[in-house]
Amino acid sequence: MADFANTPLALPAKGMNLEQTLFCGQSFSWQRREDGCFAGVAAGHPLLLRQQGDTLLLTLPGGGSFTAEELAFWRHYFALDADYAALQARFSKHKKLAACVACFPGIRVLRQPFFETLLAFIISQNNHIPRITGIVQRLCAGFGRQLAPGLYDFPTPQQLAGLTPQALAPLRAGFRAGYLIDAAQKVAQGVVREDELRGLDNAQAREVLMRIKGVGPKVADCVLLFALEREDVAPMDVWMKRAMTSLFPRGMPAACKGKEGIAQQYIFFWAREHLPPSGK
DNA sequence: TGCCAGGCATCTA
DNA sequence: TAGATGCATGGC
Repeated sequence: MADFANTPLALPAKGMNLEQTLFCGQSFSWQRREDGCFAGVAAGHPLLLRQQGDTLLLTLPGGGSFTAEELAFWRHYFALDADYAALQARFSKHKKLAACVACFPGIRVLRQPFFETLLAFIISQNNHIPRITGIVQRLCAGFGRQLAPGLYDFPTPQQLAGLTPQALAPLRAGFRAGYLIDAAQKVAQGVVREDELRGLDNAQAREVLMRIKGVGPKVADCVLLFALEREDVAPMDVWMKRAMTSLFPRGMPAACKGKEGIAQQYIFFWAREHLPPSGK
């Protein structure tokens, strides 16, 4: 609360629901604090965040003013430039997508840093959100720089590349520890490069990502979607099958309760790429 | 106490 | 090449 003694920077939320967006399972870097604010770090930028109606209140831990670069970073991270009203209007013309919008109208797809997203989704396999979050938080606290009290940067590929699975034992990531190290090594060595991935088509980028142990089609697609903002990541039927399996296990919109995360994200991306733009 | 989880690697037929 | 199985851990 003391941090909010500084005058926060107010940004229009444009319909975003922070609670839904930060904890739906697309990011594992945010904490809910007792005073009602959210604290997190992305790409080395620590932030305290609060929602008041349709306004986001941003504060730097420890005070100070946002630089233009930081402000641009967070606008991009929260996709505040995206026209979700138009997107949702398009979704609402599709029966099942309309149900998704009705269930979770405030979820936005964050644009997250590449390495953080890669490791988070490696951790996510055969796992669930509370535990994924715990592993990510322990990874940052154990191997990342402290940026503010209780807030740690995500460790760099170089920091993790030289470690052993035994060194990662405190994370309690299980069999995924070796996958994390392999990913860190391949990124640190340039076997997998973000700038190269951005220049490849989806099939090629997926193939490069799947050179990493523990990265299969699902994890690769998630990295392409959430970190690289790629279009048309997977065939329509694949995404819809994944989404519907998660969101509509019995074919009923009511079943979406508690399944906000991945299903909503899949559907948003599927719809964005496969529904015709409004007016067409 | 046992099942299951937002997959993937490995083994086997 | 497809299907079956094991994997670590913690929530429910």
